[in-house]
Amino acid sequence: MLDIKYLRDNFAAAEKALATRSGKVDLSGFQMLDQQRRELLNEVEALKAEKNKVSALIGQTKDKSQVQGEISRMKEVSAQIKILDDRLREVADNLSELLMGVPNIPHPQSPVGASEDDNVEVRTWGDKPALNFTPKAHWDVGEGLGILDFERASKLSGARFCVYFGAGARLERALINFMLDLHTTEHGYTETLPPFLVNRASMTGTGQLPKFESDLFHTEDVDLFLIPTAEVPVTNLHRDEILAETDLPICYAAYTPCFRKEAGSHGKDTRGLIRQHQFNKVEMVKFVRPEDSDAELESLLGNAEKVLQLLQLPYRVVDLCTGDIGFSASRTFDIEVWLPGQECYREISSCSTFSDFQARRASIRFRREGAKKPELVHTINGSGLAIGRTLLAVLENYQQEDGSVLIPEVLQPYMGGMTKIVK
RNA sequence: GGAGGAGUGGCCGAGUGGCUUAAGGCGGCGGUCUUGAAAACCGUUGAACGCAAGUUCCGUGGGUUCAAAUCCUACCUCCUCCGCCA
Repeated sequence: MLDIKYLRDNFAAAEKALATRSGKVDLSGFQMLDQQRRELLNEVEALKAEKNKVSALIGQTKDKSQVQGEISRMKEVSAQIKILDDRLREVADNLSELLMGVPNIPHPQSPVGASEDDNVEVRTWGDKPALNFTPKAHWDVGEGLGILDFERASKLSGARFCVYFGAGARLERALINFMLDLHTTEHGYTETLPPFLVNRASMTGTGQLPKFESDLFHTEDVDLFLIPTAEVPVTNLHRDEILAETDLPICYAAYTPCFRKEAGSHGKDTRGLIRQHQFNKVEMVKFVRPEDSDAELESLLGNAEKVLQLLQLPYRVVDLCTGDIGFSASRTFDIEVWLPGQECYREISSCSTFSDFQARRASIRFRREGAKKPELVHTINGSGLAIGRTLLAVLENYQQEDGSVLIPEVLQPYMGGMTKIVK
């Protein structure tokens, strides 16, 4: 959520900045609702002050017959307060509904652009593998080895699911453990294992609700949602809390499965592991002081890159343009891994700062040493990394002409010393 | 699932309709005393909106009343017991 005061005082600038995003942002009605709300608030508060004063007086008067007139007058004032309170609530609800639907202001350094074609490549790392045969896509590699089974998964659950067998299942588990170990022992993150189902308040706090309910799986008999990313439960860990400045930065790493409906992407990436309804991910989440947020995003991005470097997978880093960043984010760097089977880079991590946007929605604050008023923290998060996409990248980059797949050195201890997956 | 009990400030905890501006304690902060510290004593110590006056917040939402932390009601959460269960 944007700061209502900021929006009030910088309306034109905000409108201009938001126009660089994709999709129309409708701010019409804000100024009228905001003014109405403040007028009603003034009016109703004056009446309440009057009521409180007179009621205290009535309380002090022993002989109530002396104040019968005041009592009946207060009866009317109370009725009036009720009417105004109802109107105020309606206006305030409309205003907050409007504000909840407004995306974050892009970071001043985010490149301005209309679509992903305008994203800026920041750097590339690693050499694309020189294969002296035509590389296969990971679904062919995986099915050839009998470690991935899309057909049986669709029998169990439908499209966009996968069953892993044998070394494939173990490779997925190895990647999870490898990444968690790296972030917790080398990068200073605290491991968390949160619930995979969360309530409406949590989904609203990080920005998935109210606008993107159709992307979420929802349970029928109780009002809970399957998490689309660990960002949701982990960021909401400190919802409605005031943190100590000395506690910051707080850094969490969490493995969770993620569930996404992928509504609106029918026909896109229908084959393989790229776009699944359920996938595993290790996520990094930080709570930081505002002045540290740019540097903390850089270091989180570096932590994610380190995973690919240790796995020896070539990648590039892309600075997303204003037209391509997500609803709650103000700046996003994507890491895209090279896939020789498809001859393209594909997103494997998305690292974003949300400035104070999520912190304001979820009321996550901190108090500076000696300061009286609490301030909003900045929240930052990024995948470190998406597990399924990492596995797929390993299959495509480490495939051999005979259909086998070498296991990256750093994963071998996690695979019981296995160096190669063969049929 | 059934039966009871409970939710009050950072924490503990008093408070069954109007001097509550939420007592008291613990913790935190500042001070006095001290070579220094401890102890003792004194003071101070929640949040939101507002330029301010002021308003709101005692789990959440409704209701009763001139007046609600306090009464009614629905819901949520936690605890105890019973049942079921990995």
